[in-house]
Amino acid sequence: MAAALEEYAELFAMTGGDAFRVRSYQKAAKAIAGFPEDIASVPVRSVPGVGEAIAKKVEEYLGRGSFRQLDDLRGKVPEGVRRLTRVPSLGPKKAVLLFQELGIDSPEALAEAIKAGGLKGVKGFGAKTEENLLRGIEQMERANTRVHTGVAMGLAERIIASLEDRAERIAYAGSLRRMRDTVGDIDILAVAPETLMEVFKAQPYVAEVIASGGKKTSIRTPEGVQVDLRLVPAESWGAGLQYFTGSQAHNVHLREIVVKKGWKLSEYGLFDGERVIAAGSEEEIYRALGMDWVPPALREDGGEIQAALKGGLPALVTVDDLKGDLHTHTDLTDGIASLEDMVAAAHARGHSYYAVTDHAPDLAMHRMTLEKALTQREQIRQLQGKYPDMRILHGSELNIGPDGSVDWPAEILSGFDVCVASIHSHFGQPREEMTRRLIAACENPHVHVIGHPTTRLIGKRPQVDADWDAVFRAAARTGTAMEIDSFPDRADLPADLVRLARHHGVRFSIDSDAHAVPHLANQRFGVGTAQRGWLTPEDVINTWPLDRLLGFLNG
DNA sequence: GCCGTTTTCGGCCCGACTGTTTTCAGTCG
Repeated sequence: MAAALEEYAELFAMTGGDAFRVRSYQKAAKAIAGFPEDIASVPVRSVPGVGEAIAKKVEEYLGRGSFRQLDDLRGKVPEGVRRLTRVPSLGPKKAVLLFQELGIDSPEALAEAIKAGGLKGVKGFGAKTEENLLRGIEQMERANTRVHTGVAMGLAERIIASLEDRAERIAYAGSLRRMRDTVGDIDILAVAPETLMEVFKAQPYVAEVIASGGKKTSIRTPEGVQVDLRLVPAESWGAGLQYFTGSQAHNVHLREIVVKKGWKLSEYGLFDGERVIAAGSEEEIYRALGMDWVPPALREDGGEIQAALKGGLPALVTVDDLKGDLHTHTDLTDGIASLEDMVAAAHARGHSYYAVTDHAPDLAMHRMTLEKALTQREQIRQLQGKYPDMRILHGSELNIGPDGSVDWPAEILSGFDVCVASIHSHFGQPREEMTRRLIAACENPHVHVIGHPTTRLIGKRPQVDADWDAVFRAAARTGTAMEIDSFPDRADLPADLVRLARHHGVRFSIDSDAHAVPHLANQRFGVGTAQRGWLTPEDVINTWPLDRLLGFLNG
């Protein structure tokens, strides 16, 4: 439904529709996408941003998979013309102009027309524009440039390191600060003289300068990632950080509140006419608006503004709240570090418990046997003496077979302290089978945690198809935790499903799924996903003290 | 098309950069 409204908004804009109505459709699409319940099962008018007219469209859509007005506009605007607006620097106005004047109906046709010199004489299209459009089309044809947080974070930290000597302050903002699981570009904010722009453009990670002025420079790295560097005056640091952290939807909503007060909010500050109300820190700005400071991970206009106005924001789980890790590997199966090294590294992180969960026999290439598992258990018992302040739990990562069964029989499973059960094959099962499979795993009394529940690999493998409402109901009923696998290319559960699961009363485990010592640090990414799903420490079993965790595992 | 501790009608976020224009529209975030 959200995709259909999004498409309608775009087509409506292209056919000259009123810009404010376009925004209404976009807002409704976003609100529906982020709504924690199935919109088919609640009065759709209860979704904020959905009024009478959109509710009607929703109703028709739920009945037959489309609505009349959408069908009409699809008939008017060829699919390829819609794709034209995906070309960077080409928006709805120019796309429609090209279609009407020259019959250009796809990015491919546009490239041909430019090469044949065919844009001459169309108003607003000069030589420079033609060049930019051609480059944009080539860019579009290359692999998608969204990268997952692991890649983006590494790049951002490298960029900051290359500039921080010459900047009074510098930090990353944007979707990376909001801990999105993928980012389309990296936003760096700095307080520095304008000469920093020249330093920036001369860096080895700059493949192309897209735009450059005194306050903003955009570049592209050799990997195709866009990086924006913005300068703000020192006194506007907080306003700049707030502004460039976004999201756009959050900022738009915030400014509607600002405008009603007769004030103005920009990257330079919160103003009453010429008078500065707040600018130095984000906290001052939110406080001046009568709100609690909103953690970046919540800034998606998904109800956080209303909550912040009422002082009702959740106290989000943080990295410091984590007391352990319940899903890790050693070189007994597919890890690369020894049991001793992994445990020592976990202890150095300050954990008060740590589970070793090597694979079970079903994943034949890892050659696990009962004998090996029992030997490992004995090794752990001996190692425990070295770490009196950290409980080492002996666990297993079981494989969930196509029928929902797991690899070891009950009498062996009961010997483990913790069992994580995950899907590793048969990803393409039909929805009903996949749903039954996951529910069967939840109902297994020896299974404590469902590992990387959707099995997605960002950019490589899609989520499995399941009725998640049904799965989460089963998980809540059986007291089975859903994992948030912290590997940055997994981020699994994804944040939207985390929020849905929480709505059903599910508990979570934020695990590293480490296969090597450095992977233990990935939990920070999992915490980001948890925060985006509005989780508090109460929701996350590995923030609980050892006694309470053991009660959960034995319960 | 939506919404209301200023409004049920009249508003709806703000600024930087580019390219093309002679003062600004389009695009982007």
